[in-house]
Amino acid sequence: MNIGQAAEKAGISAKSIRYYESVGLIAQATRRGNNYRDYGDQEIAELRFIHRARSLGFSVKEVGDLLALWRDRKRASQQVREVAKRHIDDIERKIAELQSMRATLNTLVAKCHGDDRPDCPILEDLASGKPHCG
Amino acid sequence: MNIGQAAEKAGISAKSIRYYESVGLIAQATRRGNNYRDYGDQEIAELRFIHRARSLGFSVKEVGDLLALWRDRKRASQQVREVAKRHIDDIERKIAELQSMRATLNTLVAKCHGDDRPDCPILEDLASGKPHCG
DNA sequence: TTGATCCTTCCCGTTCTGGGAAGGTCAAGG
DNA sequence: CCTTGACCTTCCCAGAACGGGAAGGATCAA
Repeated sequence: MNIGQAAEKAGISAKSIRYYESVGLIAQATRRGNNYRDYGDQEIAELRFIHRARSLGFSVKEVGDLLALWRDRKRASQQVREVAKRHIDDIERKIAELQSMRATLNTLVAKCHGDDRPDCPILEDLASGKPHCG
Repeated sequence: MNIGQAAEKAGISAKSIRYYESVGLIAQATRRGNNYRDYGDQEIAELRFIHRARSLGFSVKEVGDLLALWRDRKRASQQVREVAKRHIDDIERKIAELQSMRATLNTLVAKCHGDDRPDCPILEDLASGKPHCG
């Protein structure tokens, strides 16, 4: 199967597949006589795995770890769980940061009358140079 | 005032100040005889503004827009408010996406017993190739 | 044959810095 | 006066994860 078909089946772009190959996330694809990459069911399954893991926010590096665990029939599920839990922690930190920004911004937007006059509490706040989080 | 002092006062690195200058976010700093950049109160105020805006998640481009409005004594506060509201929308989209990821991951982690046995619902889910959001 | 649609490699651009090299400056101390 | 250390300058590389697009080869349908 050509890379284009594989990409469509896996839900990622051909560019990304080549990228994943180049950084060693997946093995070098076998080539056919015309030098085209060739993908079979196993490769498609890996690409789908990657697609799903990426869509859950795992970095390419983390996906590599998960793939290694997936390939290892003797892994301990604890290891997988740890990777996932660390990722959840990352996500929660990001959420908290974004929520904090949102709260501040909502407050500022609420204070700004938003008409054609120039005075603006939002700009005043920014100009005050308050540190946001430290 | 040297760039190092300015950086400390504004809460950003000297590297970043040079970068902001290079991309036109701030004007080229005046130079002293030794070719060192020189910063005064006005420049410090701008740098602080930038620091604060960046810490609220505005992109460098958006900070440029906000700086332009700040410098324009005849701006309409409505414009500032629009920039801020668009940014809040961005943030909310990101929060929603992260929350969705977190929910899925929490479900999976809860299903995984996390011991030394190899069977793992997390890997099974990833391998199933479910699309996450479309 | 021709055109359209694949595929290949290659390099550049994105965003926002951080790291570090090579070299100029300056202030203090021996 | 000389050295040492802490500044400053420019410049280039790195990262994360691709997308765009060029130049050229392969395949396929009419």
